[in-house]
Amino acid sequence: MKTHSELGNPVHIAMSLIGGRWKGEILFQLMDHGMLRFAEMQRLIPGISQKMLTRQLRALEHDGLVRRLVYPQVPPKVEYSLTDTGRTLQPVLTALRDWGKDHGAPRVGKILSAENPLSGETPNPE
Amino acid sequence: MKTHSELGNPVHIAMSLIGGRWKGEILFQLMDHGMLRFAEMQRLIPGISQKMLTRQLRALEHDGLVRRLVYPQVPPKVEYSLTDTGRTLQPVLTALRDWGKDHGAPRVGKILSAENPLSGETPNPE
DNA sequence: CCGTATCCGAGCCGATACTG
DNA sequence: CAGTATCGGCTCGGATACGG
Repeated sequence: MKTHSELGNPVHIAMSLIGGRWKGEILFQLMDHGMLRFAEMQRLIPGISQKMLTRQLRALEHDGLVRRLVYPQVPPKVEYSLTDTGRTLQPVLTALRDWGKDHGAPRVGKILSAENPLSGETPNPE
Repeated sequence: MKTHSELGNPVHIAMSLIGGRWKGEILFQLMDHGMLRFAEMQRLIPGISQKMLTRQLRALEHDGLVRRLVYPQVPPKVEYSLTDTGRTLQPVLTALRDWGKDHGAPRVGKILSAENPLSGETPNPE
């Protein structure tokens, strides 16, 4: 019995599946290219390390969003692609990205300038 | 020179603003009720602690998504509401929630059964 | 080429107790 | 009522090194 974490909330469920630093970017690349090898993704996603790419890929695979195809060769060859379920994320991720472009970017790291200058205002309560 | 954290990715930007365990739920409650006091939100969001509610609310306020209205009374009274920017998140969060309801719920915690039984398949490469 | 293993700091998150 | 303080566990994420 868990004292908490009821996890009945769809928003949080989606978040736990596609949230984090890299998952969104990974999914986008797979949407664009359809099929990618490990090294290709690393080239397409600057800044990501092998560890994180592997970990996130494994998580996505575990959650049934990404398919992993291993070719038993030497040198090894692994191809990643979206599952059917993974593809259903496209509108969601697009919505996320569009919002980020419109509203997130200007205010990330640099605070607002002249839109909401007051914080913790003190009105006259009746 | 930053060796990493390019942060030019809109998906990640949006994630950093609305991601996490509670922010989505908080924003949904504010969308529904328009204006909420601290204790009300705690009642509406089962499982959340004062600490997390405070912290997430502060973060949302810092990012310009939530407005905080303090009445200098005793006992204290604080009202939270969405800013104009915060309201623009509605379609995004709705998309997230809808996806979570459709695809996330059945496979969270319990793995797939007969949709993608193979993981790490071994095709005949050429 | 495609990973694992290890170390490390930072932040998230929950539980509990305390305060103006 | 609306927080803050403190603790501890866990995960995230980066750096580096090693392995099949």
